Amino acid sequence: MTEAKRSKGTLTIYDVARLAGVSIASVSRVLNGQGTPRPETRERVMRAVGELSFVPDASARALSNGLKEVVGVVFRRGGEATFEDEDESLLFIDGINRGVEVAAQRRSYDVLVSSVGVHDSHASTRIAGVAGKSDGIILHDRMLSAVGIARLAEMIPIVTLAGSPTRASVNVGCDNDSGMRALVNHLAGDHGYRHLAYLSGHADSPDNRARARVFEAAATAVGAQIQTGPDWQGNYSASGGAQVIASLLARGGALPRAIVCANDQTALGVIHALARQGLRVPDDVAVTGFDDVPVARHLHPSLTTIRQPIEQMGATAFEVLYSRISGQGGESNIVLPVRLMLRESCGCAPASPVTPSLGVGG
Amino acid sequence: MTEAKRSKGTLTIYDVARLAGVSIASVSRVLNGQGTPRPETRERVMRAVGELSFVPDASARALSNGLKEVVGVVFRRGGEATFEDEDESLLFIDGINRGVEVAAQRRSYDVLVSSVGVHDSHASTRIAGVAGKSDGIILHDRMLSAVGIARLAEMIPIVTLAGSPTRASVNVGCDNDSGMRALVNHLAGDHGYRHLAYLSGHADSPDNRARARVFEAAATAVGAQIQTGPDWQGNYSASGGAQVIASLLARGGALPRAIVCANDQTALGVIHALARQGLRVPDDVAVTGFDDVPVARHLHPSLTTIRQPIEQMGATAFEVLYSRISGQGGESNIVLPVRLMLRESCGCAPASPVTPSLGVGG
DNA sequence: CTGAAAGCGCTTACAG
DNA sequence: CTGAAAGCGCTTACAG
Repeated sequence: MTEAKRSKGTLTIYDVARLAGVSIASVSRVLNGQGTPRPETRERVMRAVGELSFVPDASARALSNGLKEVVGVVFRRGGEATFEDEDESLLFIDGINRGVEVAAQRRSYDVLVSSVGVHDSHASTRIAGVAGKSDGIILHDRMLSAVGIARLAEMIPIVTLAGSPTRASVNVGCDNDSGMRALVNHLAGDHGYRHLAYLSGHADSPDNRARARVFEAAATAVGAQIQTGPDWQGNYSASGGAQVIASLLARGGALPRAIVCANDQTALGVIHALARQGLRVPDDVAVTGFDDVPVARHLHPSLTTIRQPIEQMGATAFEVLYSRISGQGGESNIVLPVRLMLRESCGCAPASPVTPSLGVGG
Repeated sequence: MTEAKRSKGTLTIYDVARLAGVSIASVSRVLNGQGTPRPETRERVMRAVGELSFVPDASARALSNGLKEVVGVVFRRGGEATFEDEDESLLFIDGINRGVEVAAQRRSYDVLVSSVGVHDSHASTRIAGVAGKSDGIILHDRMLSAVGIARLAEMIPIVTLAGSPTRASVNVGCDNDSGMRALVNHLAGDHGYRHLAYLSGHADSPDNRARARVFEAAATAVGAQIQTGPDWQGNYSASGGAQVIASLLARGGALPRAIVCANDQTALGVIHALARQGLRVPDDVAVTGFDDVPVARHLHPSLTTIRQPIEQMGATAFEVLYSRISGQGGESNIVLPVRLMLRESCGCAPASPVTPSLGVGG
């Protein structure tokens, strides 16, 4: 802190070099652990860096060596209103993003997050903005069309989450097929439910399409009756799920014995809508989710659902992106395993109040 | 996509200029809306940009104009294990970060997030890394000592959250005093509880200190008996809260009539620990939280707590930082208002099942 | 309105 | 081991 050159302007490597009595090349080398600087040189540089509290400018580094050590993550926010009551709707996304971030740290990368409003038409503008600041980007579901992705992928490595791989981009998803099949078999086989409905998510979501397809196939295979189609079209949100139920009940439609929801959020809305009409879950209708977000176990009844390895998906997305950035190849479609979590909402017995496996927060 | 120069190397502004038949200065101007380019010039540039899918490099821009349009956010992760079952413990932080991000978007800034493991000794190294990539940084609670902050603040604008302002940094917090006072008055006054305990958070957290201080003062003022001290020392986590209760019960200590927890997480742990011993909340013991994280209303009993304007705190932190980055001054300690949320865990009557204000997710 | 040129703060061959 | 110098891809006075 002695004779710091900390005038108006920024402190640069020149200031450090001057204070240490060496060249900027030497400062750069000791800071980056390149070469084998003489102990005394290293010592003097480090002292100067300490005295000045010098922090090298990452933009200059990036420009010089072509690596920003930043990955961007872009996703959609629930609503257009800025601070509306979104509650848990972003739990899934937050979980993924945390996985990305933790994995990024290990490679000393940082994560630039950017959300886009659900009806924001400037999505591609924002994505481009993030792309300019990153070495590669991770796109959550429904951010860009396939051709949009293909175009962007020519400029920068891209990994999509719960999407579809393209020639140029990699996708990381979960095993929707096995999960849905296990769920339907449990509902129809173990509980003997003969009448099932699938309350869908966004029609254009690859995850939703896969779940819907397997639901139909598996239910049909075991001879269960199914309800699907426009009347059962939700949008991954709690209110979307609630609305489907409200409309159904309003027009006197018959409820199935079990409602398989496209995700946990939807199931949450369904349970509330049913409760409002005095219907009991699972006694009158069984309800299941998909994702296993943290609140799922706290609901009453606790939610039977398919657990996706949420943080691991984020971590995997980063690792795959990292290897693309590093010029390595690799798989173009990665499918992570899921697990059926049996709780109360499907009709299984409630867990005992002391459930060691859930730990204190459970 | 005609004669793109997209060889190995990066596509640069030179490629665009060549394709458009203008100088790089012109390209830069139309891209940034500077000056008044001739319509034809603008047109040709835009066409070239489109054909090439050109995305300008943000590092080069930043180096040139001294602005990265990035703010960093640094916080602590719950545990040292990478993917342990952290559940809702990060809800509060995620909420803040979302507020930061949404506010940043309005100024076309992006947010670089970086978490530090709870026992990670390299916190300052990570912070420095983020600092080099940002125009300013937002530090969550307990990231750096006061002197550490003061030092770093000489290099880069800093805003702390739930901390204390320093000469060089700004702090954004909530009105702990009013919130805690209202809570204690409700417990002692409205419910008539004469025996209260404060289960504290991290001893070195400014928020915790303020809450503890006001708890004592307010409870004493209304003539209630209080329990505090080492036996009631938690750490903001559910397991910390559960442990305090378990120890107390194990050594046969007497429970107070109401337990005021330092935050919602702690309350969650307390409620579980009590349930494990067959004690009922609020009949045997009332329990309250602080924060009002989204799950608070889903607990059974639903949690009486103090609502902090979580996203707004994040948004405010960004705005304050932004004005510092822009060279403007401003307050150095900003205190946001809180609100007492009366639910079941304090002994208030359960809300009717249909609660319009909570909406579908509620 | 437009172009040539300098400069932003680093890294990294290239000599010595 | 160390230093002088070029170069990374932009932006922005400065002339014209």
